[in-house]
Order: sequence, then structure tokens, then C-alpha cells
Amino acid sequence: MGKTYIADLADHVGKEVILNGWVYNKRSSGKIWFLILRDGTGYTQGVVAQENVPNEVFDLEPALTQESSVSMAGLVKKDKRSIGGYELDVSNIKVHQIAEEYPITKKEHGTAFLMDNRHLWLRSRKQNAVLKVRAETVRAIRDYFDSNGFVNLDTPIFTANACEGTTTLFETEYFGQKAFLAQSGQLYNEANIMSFGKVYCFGPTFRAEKSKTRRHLTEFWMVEPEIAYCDLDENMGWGEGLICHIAEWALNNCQEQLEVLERDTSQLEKIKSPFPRISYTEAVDILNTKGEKFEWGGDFGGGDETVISEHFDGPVIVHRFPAAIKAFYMKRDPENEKLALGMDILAPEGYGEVIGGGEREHDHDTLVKRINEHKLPEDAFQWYLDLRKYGTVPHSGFGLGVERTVSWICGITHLREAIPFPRMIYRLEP
RNA sequence: UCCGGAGUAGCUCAAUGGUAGAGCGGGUGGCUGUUAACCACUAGGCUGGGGGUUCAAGUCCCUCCUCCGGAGCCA
Repeated sequence: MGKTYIADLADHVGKEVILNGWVYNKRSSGKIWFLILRDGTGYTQGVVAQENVPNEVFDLEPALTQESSVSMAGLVKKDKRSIGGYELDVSNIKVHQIAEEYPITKKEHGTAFLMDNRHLWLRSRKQNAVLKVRAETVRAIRDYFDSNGFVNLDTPIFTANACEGTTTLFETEYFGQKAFLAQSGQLYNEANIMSFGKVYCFGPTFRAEKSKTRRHLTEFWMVEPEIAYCDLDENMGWGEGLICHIAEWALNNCQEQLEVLERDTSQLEKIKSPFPRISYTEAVDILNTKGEKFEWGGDFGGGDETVISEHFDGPVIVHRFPAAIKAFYMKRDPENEKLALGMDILAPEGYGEVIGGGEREHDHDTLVKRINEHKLPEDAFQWYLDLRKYGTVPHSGFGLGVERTVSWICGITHLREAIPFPRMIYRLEP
């Protein structure tokens, strides 16, 4: 009799097995009772009949509280009446611990309460499904880059300077010196590509913005590829390919989870190359056609993004933004100096920007000019400027937000559920 | 920071200015195929804090605190 996981029960029909898990629920009916067990791989029920087990096992029922840790032994049977389609004719139960009164009950709870109990909420079925999709999304991302010749080189989290100067950074103390938590690995990626050609970094990133929306976290995970000898068009192709790969991977590897989440998978099946590519100016026209009264030159808000993406049936790429609203390192459009060669990929169904990136300025003197225009300290960028002195080449890259992508794949409404322990403006614990 | 909303039992929510209730969870008992099982009984409250109006405040007014979601910023 071996240790078995619920997900593998189908292979053990007619055999005695031991399942290790936690009490999800129980139902008693006098001389027979049911123990619904979860073990992280699935849910099943044990049937405990008075005539089949010793009295001391049968009498456990009143004491078994929700989330008590137990092992149960028994014969595996196929039965439609059981959750998961299989059940155990229980012969023995070993109690590891009787859980104290569990705060999360089977009825609904508010999100504030659930977030306070995030360490326990993770056990619930839906949260388990979302985080499994997250793990698979990370696998899909790595698979995409690894199998396309990218080298994974991670970039520092402690940095000395605020690279873009626009967003607020978390400040910390570093042996008596001021340091900041990184908001992007891009600048370091730009150094790395001159050695490896194609690289990506993948790690946590930090923004001290006091954002209070469902689309923002202060600590989130981002994958950032960077490619040497790559223009804006090719860059858009990499972003599009990545998103298609993630959607396809989820459909192939997360069917069970997407079902638990009641995700309309037809939305994911529609994610196919090529994505429509429209310029910022065309996007502004779309907004105005729909009566949004958007003025050329401004940045899109969450609502604007939704309106634009609703115009298309799937993700859409928006490119060539007004240079004035973009970072100093973005290359200008040679055909129109007012435009920067940036691109965003907007996910459908109102999920908004999941990718932001573009072609970088690779000319030394132009870059110095931009640094000064943005009133950034030139000294801090000496190493970055060096990259333009020793064999500079056109290059591009982008960042993809993991939690936004996972939320979209799962069809959930708030980023906080797409990461095990979210960090938000008013949430540092648990 | 600004705008809006909410704080009542462990949880989710009710309660014309007039004795604070229900469902779930807890406890006790019943039931041999239950599916957020069901049935009966039972315990559980400084109505977020402070101040005010009133014969009377969960309810009206002021103030503070906490949380929620939206704007800004962005992935």
C-alpha cells in the first residue's frame, strides 16, 4: 500500500492506497459519513461506513474539523457521486492534527478578510488554480525564450540611481549609501546583449507609486527580453510570439484549472498571430470616433485602453507614441521626430497593457542630449553611455508583467490574486 | 494626494429615530450515499473610536481611524 496523490487515483482503481491531505469538508448521516479530502493535487471523498472500520475510526467524525491534517487508507473505487469521480472505501484514518476552528468557512467572505488570511486563503480551490496557472505561465515564458536562443541573465535589485527618474522608487540604505530597489532590469540587459545577443531577465520589480487600483502592485514580477540588432517591428514580433505561446501553453497544460475558474477558453483560443498593429495616432482616432474626446499627446488611461482593445477581437499592438510622454532612452522615429519607437501590447477583455517596450536610442551623442533634456544626472549613466561607444547597434526589448498576464489568462478581476503574497500600498502582511 | 463607498455576532449581511436579527461557522442531539447535505435545540454584541443633537441614536450632525475601488503612474 503506497503513498498516492488524488490526481493519480484513476491508476489505482481496485487497489488499497494511502492519501495524505487535509479535511476539506465532511458530511455525516448517522451510520455512514463522508470525508472530503484535498491534497494539493485534487479533491476526493472517503466513505466511512460503521460496518467497515473499527469503532475508534468511525467515532472520529465529530472531532474532525475543517483543515485537520489526516491520512486515510482504503480501496479506490470509481463512483460518479464523488467529487473527482473516484472515492475511497475507507479502512483506516490517521489524524496528524485536529485543526482549530478555521476562519475561512464554506460561505462567502469579503476580500479584506480573505487578504488578512492570505496564508490560509491559498488553500482554497480557486486560489490554488490561479497560482498553478501562474506557475505554468512562468514555465511558458522561460520555455519561449530558452528555446529561441535567449540567455537568461538576471539583473540587480539594488541599484544606485533612479534610471528613468519618472516613477517613484523604494529607497533603502546600503552600507551608508543611498540605494533603490530596481524598477526594471532593462539598462543592464542592454549591457548583456552586447555579449550574448539575446537575453532576458526575470525577477521581482518594485514601484513605490501609491497606486490603488486592481491593476497595480508595488512588488510584481516582470520578464524583460532585450535583443541586439533588432528594430521595432521585430520587437513587436517577439512580444506577439510570447503572448501566443503563453495562451497556447495554458490551454494545453491548465485545462483543469481554467475549468475551476470558469474561464471562457474560447477567448484564449482566439489569441493567434498576427495581432493588429496600429499607431498611437490611429488609436487616438479610434477613441475620438467612439466619442472619448481624447487629445493627441496624452497618455492612455485604463479606460482608454479598454475602449481601444474592445475595437479588436484579441490583443492589439499600439506603436509610435508621442516622444514627450516616453522615457529618455526611447529611439525617435526617423520619419517623425515627435514620435518615439515604443510599443504596448494591450490584452483584450479590459485587461490592458501587458507588454510595454520599444527600440532604444543607440547613438551616443543623441542619448547624451536626451539625458540632459530629461534633467537626469549624466554621471550616473557613464557605464550606460559606454555601451554606445564600443560597437553600438540598433536594439530593442520589452517587459511583460506576469501578474497582469496571469490575471488575464485566468479571467480574474484583481492582480492581488495572481501572486501568492501580494504587496500593495496598504498590504505588507501576511 | 484627490473623488466616491463601507465599517453591526468569528464570517457574510439585515434592522421608519423607539426592546439589535438571520444565514454560515461553533456547541448538543438525530439520520446508511452525502454533494456549500439536511432537521431540531443552543451559546454568541462596548453596532470602528471620540464628541454632539434628542425624552430616546446602529440610524441624524461633526471629527478621527481603518478598509474598499477609481483617478494619476505604469507591467
